Amino acid sequence: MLNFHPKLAGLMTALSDPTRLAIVEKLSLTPLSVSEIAAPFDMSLAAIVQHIQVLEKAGAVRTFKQGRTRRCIIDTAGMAVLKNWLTDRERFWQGQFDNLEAILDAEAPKSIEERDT
Amino acid sequence: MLNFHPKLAGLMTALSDPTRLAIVEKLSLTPLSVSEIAAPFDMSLAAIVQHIQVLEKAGAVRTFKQGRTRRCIIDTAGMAVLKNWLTDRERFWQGQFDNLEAILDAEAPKSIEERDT
DNA sequence: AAATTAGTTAAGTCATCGCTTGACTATTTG
DNA sequence: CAAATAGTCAAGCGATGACTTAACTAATTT
Repeated sequence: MLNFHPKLAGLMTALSDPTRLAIVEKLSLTPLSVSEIAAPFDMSLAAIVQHIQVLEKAGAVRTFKQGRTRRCIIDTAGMAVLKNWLTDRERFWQGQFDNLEAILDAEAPKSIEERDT
Repeated sequence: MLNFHPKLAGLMTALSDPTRLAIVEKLSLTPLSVSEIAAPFDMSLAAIVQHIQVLEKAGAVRTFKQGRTRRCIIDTAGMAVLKNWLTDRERFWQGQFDNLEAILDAEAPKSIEERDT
């Protein structure tokens, strides 16, 4: 029965924070040191270090020390876990949507928020 | 400068919980009612309802009431936000990896855990 | 060698999250 | 109509998360 990679939830958690997502965005353009990453954020360097540690443990980022600075880059292999999960599931979703489109239109679906009366 | 969709962080948060990820897995196979989703979990129905609400607000799941039961299906449009973000960024990552592969091999990168001495 | 730079760790604080229980609202079914 | 079914909401509780500051290490510069 359809099962997800043990690292997937951790990856999602790592990417669920806006600051960490912004870090991944920056690293998408180019590798950066810890302080280069920290510069634009209104936050202590220590906080950024912690975010990078979360990203690294999750498999979103790889780092390596060069002298006293630490270079950070995207962990493409780690990110592939997310990509693979998505592409694998997408196949199922498409099939379902074809079957259910008619029903959804007929029933005029409402979100839980704008409650059904 | 490379920016992410406003719903992305929320989507990641929704998918960061193992229970919610498991719910998405189940719904990947077939649409289900709230109690059908809840059945295999060792958790109150109320807890599952809360999880489904999180997934729906995030755009991971759509629901609609049929009588006294609520049908849940994957929100393929919402999930596309995640997919698109990933595929857009992947392009950048690949290029970087090509440039950095040599440096990484030479420097023998270490994780923050197994600390550099 | 002393001062600066880059990063790391630890401890503590405050907010949010995941869950529970209990009361309550619809919708079916007997 | 009464009882069961399916789901919802609210309050509360313990655990986790996102910071902070302060003290510290290691590499570079001067």
